[in-house]
Amino acid sequence: MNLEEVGRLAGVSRSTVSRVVNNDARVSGAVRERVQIIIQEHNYHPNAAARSLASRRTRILGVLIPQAAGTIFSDPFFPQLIQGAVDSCNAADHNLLMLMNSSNDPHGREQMHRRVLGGHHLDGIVIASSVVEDPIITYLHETRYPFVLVGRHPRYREIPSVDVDNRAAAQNAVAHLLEHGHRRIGFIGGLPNMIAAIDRYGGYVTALQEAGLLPEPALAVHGNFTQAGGYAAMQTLLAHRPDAICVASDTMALGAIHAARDAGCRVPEDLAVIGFDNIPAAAGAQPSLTTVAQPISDLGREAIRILLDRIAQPDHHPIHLLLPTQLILRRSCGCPETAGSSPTGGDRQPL
Amino acid sequence: MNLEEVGRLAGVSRSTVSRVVNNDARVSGAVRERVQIIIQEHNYHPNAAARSLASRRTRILGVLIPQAAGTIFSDPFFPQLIQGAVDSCNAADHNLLMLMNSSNDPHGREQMHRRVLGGHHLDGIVIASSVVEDPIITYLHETRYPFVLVGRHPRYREIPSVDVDNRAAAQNAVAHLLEHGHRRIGFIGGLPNMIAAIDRYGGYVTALQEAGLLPEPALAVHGNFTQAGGYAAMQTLLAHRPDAICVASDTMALGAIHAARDAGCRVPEDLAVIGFDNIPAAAGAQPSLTTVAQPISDLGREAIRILLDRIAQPDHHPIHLLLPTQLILRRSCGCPETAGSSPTGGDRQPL
DNA sequence: ACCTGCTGTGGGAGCGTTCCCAAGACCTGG
DNA sequence: CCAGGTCTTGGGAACGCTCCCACAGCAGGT
Repeated sequence: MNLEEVGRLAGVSRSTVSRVVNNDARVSGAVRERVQIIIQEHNYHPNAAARSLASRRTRILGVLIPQAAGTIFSDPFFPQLIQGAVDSCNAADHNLLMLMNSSNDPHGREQMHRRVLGGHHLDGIVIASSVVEDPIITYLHETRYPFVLVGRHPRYREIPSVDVDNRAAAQNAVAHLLEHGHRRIGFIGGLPNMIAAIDRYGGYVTALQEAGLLPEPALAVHGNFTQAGGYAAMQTLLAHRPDAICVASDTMALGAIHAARDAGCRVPEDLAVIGFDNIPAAAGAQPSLTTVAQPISDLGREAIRILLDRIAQPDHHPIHLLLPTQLILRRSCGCPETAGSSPTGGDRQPL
Repeated sequence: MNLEEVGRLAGVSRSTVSRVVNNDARVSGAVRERVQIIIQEHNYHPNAAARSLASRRTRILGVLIPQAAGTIFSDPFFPQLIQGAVDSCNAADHNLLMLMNSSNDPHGREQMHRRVLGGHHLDGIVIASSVVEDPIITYLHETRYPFVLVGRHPRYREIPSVDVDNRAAAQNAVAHLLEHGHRRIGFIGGLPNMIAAIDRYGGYVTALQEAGLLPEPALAVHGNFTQAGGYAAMQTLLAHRPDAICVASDTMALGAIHAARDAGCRVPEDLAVIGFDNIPAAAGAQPSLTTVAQPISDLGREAIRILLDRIAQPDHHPIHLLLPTQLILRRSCGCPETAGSSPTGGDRQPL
């Protein structure tokens, strides 16, 4: 079943059927209806390959998960991002292709990318969670391939991006600790080459300054985004007697709470804690962890929207979108436990 | 740059270039080499759409994540499955397309499927984590569309599938509890319409029988795969004084441990516990949770392999693959803590 | 009466492959 | 020396669509 055949059955030409399928205005009402009935009756669907070949658009977008997909398995960042991206794709009648390198073969990567990009498989791609030095970014940028970054990039201001407003988020979190009356507020950050970690540190400093406080260098330490790293960082910090801390990830925050407790320091009575990410374990922790939740699926949704816009209007100014976060108040910052913050139990559909 | 142009530069015809690209044997060594050099030099890649149109194969496979992708966000099942599927796809020079319905529009589903399937976007699909009554399965089966199920299906023995050997896994877990000397072993299962839960229950019964024990109905209760459900189930069970329990999910197991502890029952001294799934929180729990780990990425890998086989040989007998599981011994069953089972800290790459 | 513009429709050309048949070159054995 | 094969190469004909131009029909202004 193809355009020609539908046309034959409806007594019109291939061109007219094509116009009906593509919602072209220049078809009379009567003809349109007749054609649509035939399409319905025979369950006709246009052939994707033929369409792509003729129109030079595939209506397929790629999402590139860089190297170590293994490292993002421990929290739901990746699935939520995909869900958001799929939402936008469905709405725009596009499809989403996964671009990941094989777990056992980190080398085939470049090659795979060139094959997919060179063969015009895709109309554009979203790069999730990239590292700064990734050569693919330079390559794509130079070949003027349509793409969007999730997470802002310090260089390349001309590449469109979506990011969470980490700066505002941290500032907001620290402001909340200040409202609780704390004054010696510590910070456990990430490695200094992570943009998100830098931004969060920036927000921390700003919040202190706006409260007329001077950031004390000894109160800000680096973690490595692991629970053990949070534990170690907290041990360092304890010597300087903070009354509250803002931690750049929940995982580290849980480690920090452990360290505090092991040192005989009660949370939140002696030490208020706010984390980042709202991982599933945060709600169930003892005490439940106040944290900054990120609109991850919105990140995916907006990334696709911006990409589609980019494809349609390649010469527009690059968009840089910063999405707001949400501070989820639980026990660890000293707020009372609320109903909505209780453990949900983590529903899961098994095999 | 297309076949014709490469041919012109190499002084051969379009057909010959096509043969070189597709590794057709009937090309002389000299010509092959000459063509390959031109291809390299000009970075030629065959156009995917034209290929699909002419060959009626897209080299794209779909992975269908049914309705509530939201429910599988809380554990890494989905990303790992995808990773495995991508591995196989990369190895076979295929691509992976995500098929999910929008989070806010559970209705557009059927429509989306028909569009994608009808338009010959894909060569076949893998259905992950399906429910028994899913109409899509019937539809695909009737239209003889190539597809593979992840998770076995009680009806439709003629649909190829990959599954974890839940029965053997549960049997093995219960046998381990028996080895610890326990005799009153309880079971917390899932809803009775979940195939995985049924299989696990079956394994539990078999293990008891093989040890010459009679399964006691009061010692087996249903949970709903939430932490709260595990808590409630354990409360029921405690009245019958089990000395060990096998729980069909880690999430429920954590709830059960809570309930036991709240009732003054020590784990593992008074009650040994084994869970299922090896979720990240299992290693970090107090006590660390003995659990059955599933080879999730292998599930994805094998599903694609079987699908490709199915596409190539549609009339072969349907394959039903059962993958083995691994019992991970930690504290909660009474085993000593081992080095490898300690919390890893959940590394995560932030934005 | 004419030209002009606008609307709806048809059909040619082309997108870049693959598949198939034809044909030339070359070999082999009688 | 030639019939019959194999090996290599070339080119026509799809595949099913979109894009563009052509053209019929009709209304309105001159």
